[in-house]
Amino acid sequence: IPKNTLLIREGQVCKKLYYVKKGMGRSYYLKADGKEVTQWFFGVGKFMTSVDSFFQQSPSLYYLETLEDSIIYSISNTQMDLLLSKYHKMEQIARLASIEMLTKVVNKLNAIQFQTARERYEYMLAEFPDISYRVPLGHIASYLGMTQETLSRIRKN
Amino acid sequence: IPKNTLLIREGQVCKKLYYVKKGMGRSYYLKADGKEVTQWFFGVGKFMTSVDSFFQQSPSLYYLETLEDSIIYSISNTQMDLLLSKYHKMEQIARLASIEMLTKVVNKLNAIQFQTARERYEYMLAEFPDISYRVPLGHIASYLGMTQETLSRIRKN
DNA sequence: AGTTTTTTTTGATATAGGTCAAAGGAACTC
DNA sequence: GAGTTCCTTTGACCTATATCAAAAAAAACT
Repeated sequence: IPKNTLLIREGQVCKKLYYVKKGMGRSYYLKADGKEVTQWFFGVGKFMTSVDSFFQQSPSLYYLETLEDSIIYSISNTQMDLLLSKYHKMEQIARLASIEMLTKVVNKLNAIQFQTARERYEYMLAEFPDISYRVPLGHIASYLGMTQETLSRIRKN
Repeated sequence: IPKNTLLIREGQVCKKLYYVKKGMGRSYYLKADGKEVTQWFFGVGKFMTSVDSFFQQSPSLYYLETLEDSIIYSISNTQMDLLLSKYHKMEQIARLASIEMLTKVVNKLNAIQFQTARERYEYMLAEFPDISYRVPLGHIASYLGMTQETLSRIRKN
């Protein structure tokens, strides 16, 4: 899938769980004023989907796109339900993957909630060292809850 | 379990998953300057644990405490592993519960990341209507990533 | 290689919310 | 029911980061 391809738009029901074999993706949403807010980055070896939409089959709040030319595997929610109900072991893997994701989101929440802009950037470098220099600065800034001007000033030092 | 009882301290490995039958709990951590930051509230019918610690059996970053006299059920991680490996259906329930929690944390993250203090308080009222008036204001303020003075001023209006 | 588009940097100014300090209230304790 | 202790409110002032605007740099096309 080429760079900058939308996999899901806001409002669509996300039918697939994606796996990033190569490349990179991100999820984002639009604020009321139209600005994009990056919600998450998905690097090599990660599962990527619109969590709210895929698991509840409800309209997605997020967009999902590739940020680089990528190789993406996918499975539909019905295929996955079949797989998980057929194999207990797969159900377990899915549970563990969910918990791993949960742990990461909790970590990010803590970083965002009570740290300065500079500390949040350091968290980013630690959590996504590979991503930090591959995507536009504005995407990272919104992911970290700051403006790109602020991030640019932080990077200068 | 009486009010204000610590179930887990920072540094301990959390051996149990708790279920709140009655009452309420919260998880929190201490910032470098010693201030408490509420990480999550657990109301009636919710599972409560130190996510990072319980699922990875690593030292907990968080404290877990009751905020009211409560009835709490618990299961040890070894018992739970047995249960989940014995019954596929239980494994599935655990997966779905994890995803539900993941969805909620993602929602909170979005609320915290790009909303004003007032909007965050409104999110709190929507997500935890029952809790908002039962716990000290300082706990809610830190949960929402603001000071208690700010929350007090917001509430006045 | 030159033109357009996108991204990043820089500067000036504004503001939401933090910090500090102190005064009121509520809620336990003996 | 007076004395602690804890919790909430209020006021004055300050700072980190946002906003706005424009220049500079880099990347993407033709």
